[in-house]
Amino acid sequence: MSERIEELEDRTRFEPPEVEPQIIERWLASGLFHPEPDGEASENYSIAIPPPNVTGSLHMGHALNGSVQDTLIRYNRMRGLRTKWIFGTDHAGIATQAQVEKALLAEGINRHELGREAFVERVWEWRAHYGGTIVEQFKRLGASCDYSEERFTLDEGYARAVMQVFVNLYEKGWIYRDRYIVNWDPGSRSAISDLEVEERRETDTLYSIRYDVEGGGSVTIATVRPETMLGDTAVAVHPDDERYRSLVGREAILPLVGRHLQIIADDYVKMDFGTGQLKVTPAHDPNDFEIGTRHELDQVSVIGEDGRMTAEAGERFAGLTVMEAREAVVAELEREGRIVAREEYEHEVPYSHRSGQRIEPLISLQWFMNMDELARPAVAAVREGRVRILPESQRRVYLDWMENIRPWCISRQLWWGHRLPVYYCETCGHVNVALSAPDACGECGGHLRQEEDVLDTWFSSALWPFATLGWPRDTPELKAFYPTNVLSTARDILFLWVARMIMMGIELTGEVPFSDVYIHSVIQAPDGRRMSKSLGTGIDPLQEIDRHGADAVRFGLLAMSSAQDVRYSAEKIQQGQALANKLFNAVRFALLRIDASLGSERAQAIEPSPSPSTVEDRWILSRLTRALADTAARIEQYDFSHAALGLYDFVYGELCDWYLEIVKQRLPDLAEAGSEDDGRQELAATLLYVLRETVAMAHPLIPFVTEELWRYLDDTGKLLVGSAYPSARENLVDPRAEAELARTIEAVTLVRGWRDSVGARAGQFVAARLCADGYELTAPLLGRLARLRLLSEDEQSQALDAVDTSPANNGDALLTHGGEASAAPAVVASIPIPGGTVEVLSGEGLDLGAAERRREATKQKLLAEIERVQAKLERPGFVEKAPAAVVEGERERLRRLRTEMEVL
RNA sequence: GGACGCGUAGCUCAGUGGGAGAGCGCUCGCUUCACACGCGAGAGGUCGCAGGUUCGAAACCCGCCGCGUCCACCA
Repeated sequence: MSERIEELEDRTRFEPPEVEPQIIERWLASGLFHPEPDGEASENYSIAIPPPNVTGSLHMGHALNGSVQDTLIRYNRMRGLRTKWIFGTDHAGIATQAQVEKALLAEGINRHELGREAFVERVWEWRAHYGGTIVEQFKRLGASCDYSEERFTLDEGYARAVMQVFVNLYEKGWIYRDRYIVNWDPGSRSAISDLEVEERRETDTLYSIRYDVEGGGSVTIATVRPETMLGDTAVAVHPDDERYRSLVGREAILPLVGRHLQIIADDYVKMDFGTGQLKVTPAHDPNDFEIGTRHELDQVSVIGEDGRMTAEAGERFAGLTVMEAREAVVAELEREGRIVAREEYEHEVPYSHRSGQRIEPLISLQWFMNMDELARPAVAAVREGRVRILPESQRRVYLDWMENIRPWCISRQLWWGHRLPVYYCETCGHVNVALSAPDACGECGGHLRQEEDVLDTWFSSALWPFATLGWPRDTPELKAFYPTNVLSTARDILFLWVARMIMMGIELTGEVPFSDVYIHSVIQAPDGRRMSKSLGTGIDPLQEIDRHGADAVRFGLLAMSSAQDVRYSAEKIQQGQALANKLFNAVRFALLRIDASLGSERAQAIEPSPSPSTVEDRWILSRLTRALADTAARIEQYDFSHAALGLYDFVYGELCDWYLEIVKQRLPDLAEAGSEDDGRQELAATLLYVLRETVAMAHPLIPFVTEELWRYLDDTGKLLVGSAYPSARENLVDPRAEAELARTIEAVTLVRGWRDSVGARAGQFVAARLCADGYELTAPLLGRLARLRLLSEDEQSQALDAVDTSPANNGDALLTHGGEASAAPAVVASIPIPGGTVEVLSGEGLDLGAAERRREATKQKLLAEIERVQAKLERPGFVEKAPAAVVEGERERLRRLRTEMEVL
């Protein structure tokens, strides 16, 4: 026995921790993850990874998306395409800055003491220290990214691309600066975009407050935020509201402040809500801001960027937090008797997705990007199918959002990020926008000061598929790998990222950045809640890899994923682990046997016959061929759960449970029978062929165990990751062999069931006679697998002659007491199988009474079934209207059921 | 308020017009010479409810109930 195969003797289990690190090393050393840029993108295959946060760590979302992408990448690489998985990390402005700030705070330093330059320096150090973590974690998953060209959204080249885009779009007039009401996040002390705001349902108190009207009378307004009244600059009613027509044009007096407020008419006001009178606070409510713009109202900012009341709120309130101010304002209004009512009120409250703090809408000078012109071609691309969004339902979501797109606030009051290439002249105030810092103002030659703000992280992410390949330079990488083939992600960043990549890709490169968008499940905690660190519901994929192996985690995640959100299923991971171990043992078993019998090297040299002499060999080749076709089709259709589960079914349900069980009997015999060399070679050749194809087919899904097995299955020393993906050979499909084995499998199962019910011991061979058609080729298999000692042909024909086949005896119960046929053994039981029966000839040690009870149950089931099929066939219209094939099928079924019934 | 999705075995989920399935769990039996992370056999389901279309509905249509997600400027 060869030494290499001998190693397998003691490895009765697949142990991921022992092999995964070495395999990763071999893959990385092979250079196969890095394709030389060559050819056109249309003939190559590429995916740009959603760049993980540079200081982040691998979570379930990464693990699933990594498994999805790696499956596609490995599949296409094995198909022989030049394949690149573009890899890198995102600087993740707010998230990273917050992390570093927190660490500094622990040292007792805040960033302002440090200053901008030193702070940014610290973030780079932080990145150098923690930036490698997630990269190593992707490797552990087996992700075959091109690590040799890792990109970072703040790298020099990348930054040039970002600046270029800003300047281009500024010159087009789409990027502009404006004082506008924004979502202010007091947590990160920055404006954030609409998409980074999440609404939470909360119950607050809705206060009704009476404002006096100049010259007599009053209005009553309702608010959940009494503190903002300090910034009121008008009261509004609906223009059609008869009740208040006379109020319009008069003035109300703002309590506590004394400011005179115009009473205006505006369509926005709902007549049927509350009193139909609305306080207008342009500086702290997006709707009121719009009203204010329409009516040219003053904007009084009473809440500052620090989340505290400003001086404009008045001496009594300045410096208080918003919540403190609310209490104080209510108390004062109460004292003045102006609170008319308070009631519980449930509504949506905006929170920052980033910091978790309540959003404070306020007016701020920010940079915006008008999206109208960018959106139009991006809508068309999806409408026309140049970008496919899968599943289909997400297409509508995309289109709805894109068709109602609003300007994007792109400036952030942070230090970590791409600083805007905007230079204000300190002399004339002219705004200079340029790729690199000009020496002096273009207008007056005055001294320049660069904008403090940085760009929203997603601005740079939007350029990811092409900026990573060298854009705006015309590089071979860009030519070879852009546009990419598919973008895989979860739903949550469809607008935040995917939509913006499509817009920017079309605008800047003239091409869509990818042709498919695959939106995968969000994995929820087992209890259905969101997986999150703060809830404590997160499950660490690395721990799962440690416990079960990377293959198990990949398989499990793919198997549980679908078009909708799914709960994390530990069982599916377990199933993956079982599969890896099963496959490992199947190969181990076969190789040890083959090697012992004729040496695996020799066996490998044998070309498998496309039409082997045994029916089980023809059967497994046929089933394998179907599995190959199904698996490839499912991967190409992004149907990963069925690809994974289908693989499992083939390996367990066909390869191991049946084929190996059948041929395991043949292997030791062959080892001894030197004269039957042909049969031995043929079996070894088929077995090896099937195992090699199966292992190769499974590689994209479970790369580690398959790569490990390839060492033993392939003598060339070539890595499986760089080998060819097996293709389905149609000439191996053999429907007759499939039918024969299907029948035999059913028969074996039925006999086993019978054996179980009569308490036959596992190893006990029961004497029997096969009285059924369709087992000409498989009778010996049936005997071995069902542990029947079948009479030889001679004995059988003798016995058949001897059996009384008269109708009187046929319909009788199971016990056919011999007597009339003394030459043949008595039949003690009949087991119905497809095409006939197995006649049991010895009841020794069997509890035939138990079998009788079982038979009764089966009979009842059969009767019910027969009745149903009969009713169906007799139903008016069925025979006339149903397709002929269906009718015939039902008739055939009825015949079969009746035959079975007769046997019983 | 709008949109989308889901409700199938104890649990997690497949199944989209013609015999209710898988994994796990449960019961029974097996150290059957690859695997006890194994093997064999079983039990378990008014397919959320109510109508409709159809010869035929878990599947298609309508309504209701329950759950979830996304979008949205009613104080």
